[in-house]
Amino acid sequence: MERRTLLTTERRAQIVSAALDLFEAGGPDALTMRALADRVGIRAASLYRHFADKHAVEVAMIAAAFADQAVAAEAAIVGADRPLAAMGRVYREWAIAHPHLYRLMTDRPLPRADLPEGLEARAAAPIIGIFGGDVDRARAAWAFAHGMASLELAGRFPEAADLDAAWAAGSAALEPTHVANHSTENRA
Amino acid sequence: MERRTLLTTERRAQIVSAALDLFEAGGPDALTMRALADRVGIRAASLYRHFADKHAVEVAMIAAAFADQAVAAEAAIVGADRPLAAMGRVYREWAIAHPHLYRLMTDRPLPRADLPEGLEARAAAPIIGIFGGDVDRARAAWAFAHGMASLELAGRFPEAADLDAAWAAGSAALEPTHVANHSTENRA
DNA sequence: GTCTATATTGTGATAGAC
DNA sequence: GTCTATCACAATATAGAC
Repeated sequence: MERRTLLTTERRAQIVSAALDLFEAGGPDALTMRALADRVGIRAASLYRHFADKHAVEVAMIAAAFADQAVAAEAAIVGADRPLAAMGRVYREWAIAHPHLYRLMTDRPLPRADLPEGLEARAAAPIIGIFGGDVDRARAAWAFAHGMASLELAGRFPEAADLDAAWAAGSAALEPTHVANHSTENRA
Repeated sequence: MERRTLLTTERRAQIVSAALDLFEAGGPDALTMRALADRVGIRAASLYRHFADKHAVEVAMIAAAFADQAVAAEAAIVGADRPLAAMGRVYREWAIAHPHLYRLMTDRPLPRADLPEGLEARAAAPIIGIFGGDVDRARAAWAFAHGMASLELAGRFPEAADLDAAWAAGSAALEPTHVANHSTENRA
């Protein structure tokens, strides 16, 4: 809490913020140590006084992204009629708003040891809550949402695909406390 | 069909085969034009007589991978009691057996213009068939399978996660002609 | 169709002065 | 904590001889 630490902390936050901007705007290739330093207004070598290496910057970005995503998820479920569908909408919107960050968070193992304690659990809590603690069903629902989001971000669906309809079909089938008989409930 | 064309075709096949080996063994970083040439026994520059650039090699790899995957999928569904669960098992197995190729196929837009006519449709046919032509439900099921497979390949699930159970839960909920009432059918 | 030689470009990271 | 200078490395791709 002495003065030097405070200043260092502010610089770190400034660097992480600049890194997020660069990464969101231009993807992984746009986040180079030189470009990052430029945006902060210092030289690349100086970044290494604040972060051990590039990976440490990415870890800080991931932590910030999780916190942001958790806030969105928590807001989504309160009072929703079909909580899974509501979560799905928010999950998809977040992914589309942060395509590169979303990939960074899902595309490799989480650096759990370097992330704030409890962060992953907080982000997972809303979906697990929807399924009353049944983690297997929660995981299946997460996989569905991740599959939809990541294939959309990758531009992997055919252009003609009706993604709203696919989200609706999957959400209806997976929704808890909801008897999914699709012969009668097709696209209600 | 003259002699020169035949020889060229054989060399191309040999290069693609070597590229698949390198890629599967070591991932994207292992597939460099130098390493590829080494494995074929020629110089890197000579590869450019057979392929316009590295991307063209990747397209050929993707085409081969789709054909292989389609064969596996077609075999999976014949006479299966729960066709979606059967498809899921084969899908997961294929992905685990070809982790880097699987990513290459799902991770970016398909180079549809450069792929053999009808290849994508053939690979998609089994899952669409399971849903009697309902492409929205088929897409939801694909997204679930892709989500499970890609998160597993990425090492993204917690170590304690029971992936068999998550696959079973998702498959049961999404399975067609199957009234998925999970209060009575939890993990049958 | 293969070769040698090389252009071109970019990266993350470190040493050591101030 | 920031700077200048630089290391060490690796990649795709092309020119032109044979």
